[in-house]
Amino acid sequence: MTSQPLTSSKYVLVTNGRELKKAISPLKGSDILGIDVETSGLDPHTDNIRLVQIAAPNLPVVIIDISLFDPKELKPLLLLLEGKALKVFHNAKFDLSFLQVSDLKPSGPFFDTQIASQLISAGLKKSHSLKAVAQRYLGVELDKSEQKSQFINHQLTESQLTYAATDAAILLELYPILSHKLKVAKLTTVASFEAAALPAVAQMELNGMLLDTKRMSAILTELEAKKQEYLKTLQAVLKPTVKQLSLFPEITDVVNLESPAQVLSALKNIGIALASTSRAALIPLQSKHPIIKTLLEYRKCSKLICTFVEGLPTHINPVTGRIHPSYLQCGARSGRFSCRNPNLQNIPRDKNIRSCFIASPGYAIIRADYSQIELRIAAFLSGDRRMKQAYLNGEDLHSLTASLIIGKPLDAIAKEDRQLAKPINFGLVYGMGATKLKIYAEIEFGVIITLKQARLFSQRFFQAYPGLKRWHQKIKNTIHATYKREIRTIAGRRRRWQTNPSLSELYNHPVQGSSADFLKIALGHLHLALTNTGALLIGTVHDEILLECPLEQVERTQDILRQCMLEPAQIALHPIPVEVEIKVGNSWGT
DNA sequence: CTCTTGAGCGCC
DNA sequence: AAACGGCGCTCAAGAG
Repeated sequence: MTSQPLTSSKYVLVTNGRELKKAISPLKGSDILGIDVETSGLDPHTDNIRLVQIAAPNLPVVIIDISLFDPKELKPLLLLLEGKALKVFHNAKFDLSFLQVSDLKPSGPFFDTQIASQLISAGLKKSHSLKAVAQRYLGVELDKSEQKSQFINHQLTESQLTYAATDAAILLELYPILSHKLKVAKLTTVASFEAAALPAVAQMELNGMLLDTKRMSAILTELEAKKQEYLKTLQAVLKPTVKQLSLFPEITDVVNLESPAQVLSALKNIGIALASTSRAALIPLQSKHPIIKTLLEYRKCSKLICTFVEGLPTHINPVTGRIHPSYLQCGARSGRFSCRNPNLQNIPRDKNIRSCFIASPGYAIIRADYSQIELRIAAFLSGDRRMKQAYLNGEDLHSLTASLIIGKPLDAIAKEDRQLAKPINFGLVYGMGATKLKIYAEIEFGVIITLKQARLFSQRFFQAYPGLKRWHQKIKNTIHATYKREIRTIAGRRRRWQTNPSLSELYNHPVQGSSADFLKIALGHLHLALTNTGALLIGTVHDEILLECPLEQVERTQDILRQCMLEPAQIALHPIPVEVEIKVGNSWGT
């Protein structure tokens, strides 16, 4: 397809209340609107909206320069945004956040052309910028040269206004094509719960999380001391290989512990030859060589300090005093959220760190997570009768697996037996091999087994759950159908591959992706259900939702949260029961 | 000088 | 024969 420049969109520029009324009036009859905003930057708390552009079929785009308005005068715009029309955005989260900060909160239904595009080509490496999407689906070449131009403090140019108008107008052209593509790809259901989750995601970012900086600095002092101690011990033993002449021998004569290459050669110098200095390689040696243990401790300390204790406070917003990360709704190929700037989905479980995420005075943190949701999904998808029955009987699956692979009766299963079963359950469902199982069990669960045992347990695991084995086999049988490089979640979310997928990717997506689906449906429902509770959605971590809730509303809000999470999963997994565990405290750590 | 890549590691 | 998946951040080291 050859690209063609889009004919410049017609527009009306609105600069006062009288013009606004006149311009908005014909838009009220439309059941679909394309909406875009131009801002002075990317942060809704520190930057401002300059323009709101609204496109409706067969009408010139209305461009409202809201910097010129008294907030009260914007009432007609607010009413339009609160109307029943379908609102089409590209990256709606961005526009919704800015609009809300300007007291212009749009109501659904929404359609997001970016998410639509992401759903259609989930798994493939493609850009989903408006420019790329317009090129891909309309063959239109958008001129984005004005995207980074200043939209503040001066008379806007004709070129800027045309750019602004075109971005809104193009949404109305994309909508029918993308919604048709979604329909053909059987992704309409997924797209609609993604859209319903949009305002929740925008709200979650706007709300952000509160950090106890005093406590953070206390932790920092402690950790720094520990790190220095480890550093001294390590530098006394580890010496660099290359001796170079330097004016600063005290600097060049020490090993940089942050450099894997230097650490590797320094270890070699003291007779510890390794292929890598990864934790997997080091852990088996730590009892024999105390210095390895120190190195591991040092690394833990260093990571904690750099990424979290020092890193997190740098993200505190100057206006709100809170941390507002970006949640990318379709950031992961599985359909999971990803999160960045900062990533709040990999905060250490360490209580000291999590307790630094606190509730504001008068509020509590409510955290709810699905219990063993992925194993329940695996039980459902595989139809394995024993797994299913175990969940129906309210049995503990880790204990059951332990009992089945070591041949002890269920009531004789000890804590250590159950611990052994965890890596087996989590790993083998996704097709982990015996070699990796052995390493994984030790590193993640502190369980030491031989390779022989790993093989044996793997064998017994699939004997114990023959349905799971059949499910794997079924997926295996389809892998040779190279024309069908895709797989779906229970709700129908599709993941595609441009080359042949690995088996484990195929095993993984339906499980991980279905869990993401449940969470997103829950978020959409929750957003509506929390109205009038005063509770704020402040975070989500794959199978977990975090709220900050007025103390007097905690009881009620807990029930709402639990119900919103339970419902979608229960419906999809029926008859396998679903459990949601809820904890309330004054921080994330309780 | 900036950009990219890989190792390593935090989470689910 | 062997194979768990999904992320983002920090640092070092190499590339341009």
